[in-house]
Amino acid sequence: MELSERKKKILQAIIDDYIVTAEPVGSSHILKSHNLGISSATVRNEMASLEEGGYLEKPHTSAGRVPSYLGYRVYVDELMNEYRLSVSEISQITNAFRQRYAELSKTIEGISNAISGLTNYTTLYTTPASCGTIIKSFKLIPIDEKSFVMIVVMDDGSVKNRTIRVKSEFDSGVLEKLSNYLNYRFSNINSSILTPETLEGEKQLVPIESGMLDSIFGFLADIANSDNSGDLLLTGTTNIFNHPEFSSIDRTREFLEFVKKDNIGKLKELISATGDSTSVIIGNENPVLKDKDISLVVSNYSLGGGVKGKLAIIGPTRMDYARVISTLDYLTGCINEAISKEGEQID
Amino acid sequence: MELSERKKKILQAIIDDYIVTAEPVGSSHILKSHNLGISSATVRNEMASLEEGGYLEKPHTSAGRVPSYLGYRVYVDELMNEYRLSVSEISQITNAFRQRYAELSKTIEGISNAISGLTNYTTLYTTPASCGTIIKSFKLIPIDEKSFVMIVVMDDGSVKNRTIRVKSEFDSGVLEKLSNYLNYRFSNINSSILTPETLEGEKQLVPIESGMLDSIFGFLADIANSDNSGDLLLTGTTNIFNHPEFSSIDRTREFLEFVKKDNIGKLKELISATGDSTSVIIGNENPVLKDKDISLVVSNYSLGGGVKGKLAIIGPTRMDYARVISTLDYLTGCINEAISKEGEQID
DNA sequence: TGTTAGCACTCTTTTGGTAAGAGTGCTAAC
DNA sequence: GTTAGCACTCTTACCAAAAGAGTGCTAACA
Repeated sequence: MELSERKKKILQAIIDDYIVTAEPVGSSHILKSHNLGISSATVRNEMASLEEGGYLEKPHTSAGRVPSYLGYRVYVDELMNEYRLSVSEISQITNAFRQRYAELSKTIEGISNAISGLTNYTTLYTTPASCGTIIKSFKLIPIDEKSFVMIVVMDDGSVKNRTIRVKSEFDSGVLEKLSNYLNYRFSNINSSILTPETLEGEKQLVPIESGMLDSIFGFLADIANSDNSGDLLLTGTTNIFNHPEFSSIDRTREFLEFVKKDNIGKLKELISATGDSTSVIIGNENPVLKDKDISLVVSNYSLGGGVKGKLAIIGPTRMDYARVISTLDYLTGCINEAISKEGEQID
Repeated sequence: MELSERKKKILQAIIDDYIVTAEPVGSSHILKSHNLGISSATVRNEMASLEEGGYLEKPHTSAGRVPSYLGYRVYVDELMNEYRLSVSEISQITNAFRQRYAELSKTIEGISNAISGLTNYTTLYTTPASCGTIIKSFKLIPIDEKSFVMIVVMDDGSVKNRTIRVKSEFDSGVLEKLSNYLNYRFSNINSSILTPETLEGEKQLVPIESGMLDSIFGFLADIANSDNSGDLLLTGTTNIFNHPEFSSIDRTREFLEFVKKDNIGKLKELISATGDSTSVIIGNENPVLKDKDISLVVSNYSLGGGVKGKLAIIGPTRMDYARVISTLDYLTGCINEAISKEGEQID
């Protein structure tokens, strides 16, 4: 069904209103807020037609219309007006970005937090995943007679460490030997090739007698394993209380439980699978969100030095898409601009 | 007001019932569930007296009685029966504890998670705070021409690191010199003495010319600063949906917002201030919880090697104190026992 | 032929009023 | 001191009526 210009205008008007009021929109209501130059009867006819086309829905006979998922899709793809960020919004984004913390993860959390506050929705972000990075070097540092710290520095500057405690005392000479061996054997290789099989075979060949080998190789295996699995974290979960669709305790519970534990894996997959440009997933469009009345807007962030991740907004399908998209895009722009300034210290 | 034995029995019966049903308890109701050998009229008289003494409250004239904070206090201190954990509960605790993860923080999170599941309340835990630990050694490892990783190993085996990027290229000789200098000057000292003043003075005296000094000393300052401030983390927040006092969206919102961000600092203080034995904070007893109808049960955990922290349950004042306390105490016992087994590998 | 005024009809929400239920507190008797 | 009995209070559940919002259809109109 090809939509006439008038139908598009009406659809847009309905969704614009619905996003603000969260109430089904009636024919006469539209005329008050939009100057369409037609009567309510005409609007009613068009609405009936739009409903037939699957763009609108009726909660019940005597209620106004509500957008369907298809309606939102058309709205997002071609109807909505671009949202222009206010000066205050722009300055908040800029501030969030300027305020770099000592730890990378804190920086991203800070940005995510700002986005939550700004949009009034919940923000999801992946921590930077070091998918198959290269091991740079090893250090084994004694703590006391029976324990030491094993430190692995990756090519991208990330550091992994574990305290290893063993049953009997060791002397530091062994640590030195082991350290040298690890550096000789495993440095400058991609961690992803450290499969359990490779490691098992390698362990047999170590020319150093020691009870620590199991722990050391266990850690190596974990590194290979944990790689490419950045976490998916949340900020602003309590923002959902601000939206009328979550005024029922059951809906809220469903949302909060959805966004925790069990489904976080599915959500992460969904978010990771999106492309390089900002993308919008509306309600039932994806089985993961089926019947949840939830939409996602996913964008990409990059903090330079190969640090990349996803930043997503999750909220009711009745989301202020224009504003959310503008906010995310502005943020992305900000970051890229800052990074391209060669020489700026990023950390 | 000194409570007679009969009053104590009645108070206990009321609270026992109320903890299960969450409904105001009436005089005849008590007689059904507890064999007190007196009539409902007598119970009513005693209840009126208990109310006068401040142990009970009435939601309205024709409702049953509900415990006051004072009532709960007496209940927790002298009335409640000890809860005996079921075999299934014991095995769940044991399992949670056995399943050690690679990272310390994951282990604690796992235990906290198990406790949330077991008790059906929200669990708070502090990550181990390394209050004024001693610096063991430094490593500076180059990443590329313009960046390196600075690693600081602490006496207790914890590792802190930061990637430092500088404006102009450096050669690895400088790093080596700096590394030696740091080890010579700062190893085996308590990080808490690294005040901004000390560091500023020290920076002037470094015999090595380098643009990296600011970043390096900045990191040192952060280490001294960030010390003794373990985070306060949560598991099982959505458990509150299982309790009838949170069936209203407003109460739930209040709880979830309380337990997030703004108040987390206050909560941390409150929890940290408790003593070495398991302690119970009931409703208004503490200004932080004022009018929130929330109670806390706080216990201490220790994972050996100086790793200590708090593990707390937060929930409605109508909490199953006996069960919560037993669960936490059993867990603590478990841990201590495991640790005292010399030679067991803990990590 | 597309547009519009008018109106009957439907469905939800609000309101108010009554009945049922639970529990107290008092009184008088034991 | 304890208890049976009963009047009284307050909440909750239920139902019916009224109000309100919006549609869909019909007939008239440009």
